[in-house]
Amino acid sequence: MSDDRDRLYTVTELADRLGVTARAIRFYETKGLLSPRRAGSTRVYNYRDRARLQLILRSKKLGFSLADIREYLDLYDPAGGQREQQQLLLRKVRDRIESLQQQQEALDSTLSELREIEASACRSLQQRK
Amino acid sequence: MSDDRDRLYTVTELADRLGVTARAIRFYETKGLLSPRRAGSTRVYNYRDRARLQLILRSKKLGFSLADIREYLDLYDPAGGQREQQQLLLRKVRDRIESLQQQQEALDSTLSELREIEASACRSLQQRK
DNA sequence: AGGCAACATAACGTTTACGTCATCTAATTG
DNA sequence: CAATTAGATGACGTAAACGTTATGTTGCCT
Repeated sequence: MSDDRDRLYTVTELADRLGVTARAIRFYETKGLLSPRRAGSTRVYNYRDRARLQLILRSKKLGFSLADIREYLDLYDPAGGQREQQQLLLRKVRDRIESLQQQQEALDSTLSELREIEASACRSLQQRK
Repeated sequence: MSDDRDRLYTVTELADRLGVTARAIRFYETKGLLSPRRAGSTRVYNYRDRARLQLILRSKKLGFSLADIREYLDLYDPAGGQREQQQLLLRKVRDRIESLQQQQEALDSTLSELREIEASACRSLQQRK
């Protein structure tokens, strides 16, 4: 079907496709967010790597730090099939959910404060002319 | 009325009152956000300085950079730029609102994904024993 | 063979918002 | 008067997320 799945990319190819620099991609790798295979010393990215990078970029655009993203990705990974692993995963997921809920609340209140400021700035501009 | 208006503060007094460090306050000064008078070499802050610093801190909490804040504060000086100031404020606030809304969406979708992961981890633990 | 284009690593530079010394000086206090 | 205490530079440190050389290596084309 989608021959896309079989495509392989070099850093710069992938970088161009996704609109980032090769440097950035290599940097993500040093941060443990990516781990492409190698052909000699050259990085070779496959479909999964591409998808992973896209996920990273989306998350970034939306304000998550690379550390955040990494933690998040780690929750997806192999995660081992063992009971111990599953329990650990569950705990981590729950912790993460809790902390994200707190972020959500903080975000909400910041937003409503900003909306009030916006409204009052609007009024004051409307009135004065 | 409010004798508060006559109070003067040293850096550390002001810092303690507003819950920041003296270092931070001095730093804001180097960035042109504050310019207290001096008694010899010692900084002396008055009511206005205090109000200004409070404004700075509130803005920071809402996610604006010191550069943003400075831009805004700079428009206050000429006794007439009020209108421009309000317009700038409105622009910046709206930008910020937009970016926070995007973050909010990202957070929401991340949260629901995590909840699915949680559910499936739960099931898999339940089933296996 | 020669040479460019693309890849790689290493390492220093940049911005933001301060923290953390190290030193110095002026003013208060026992 | 000596010792604290406060305040003032000045300079280096820090974390995040890369940008920017510098330098080296390799594969491919003519």
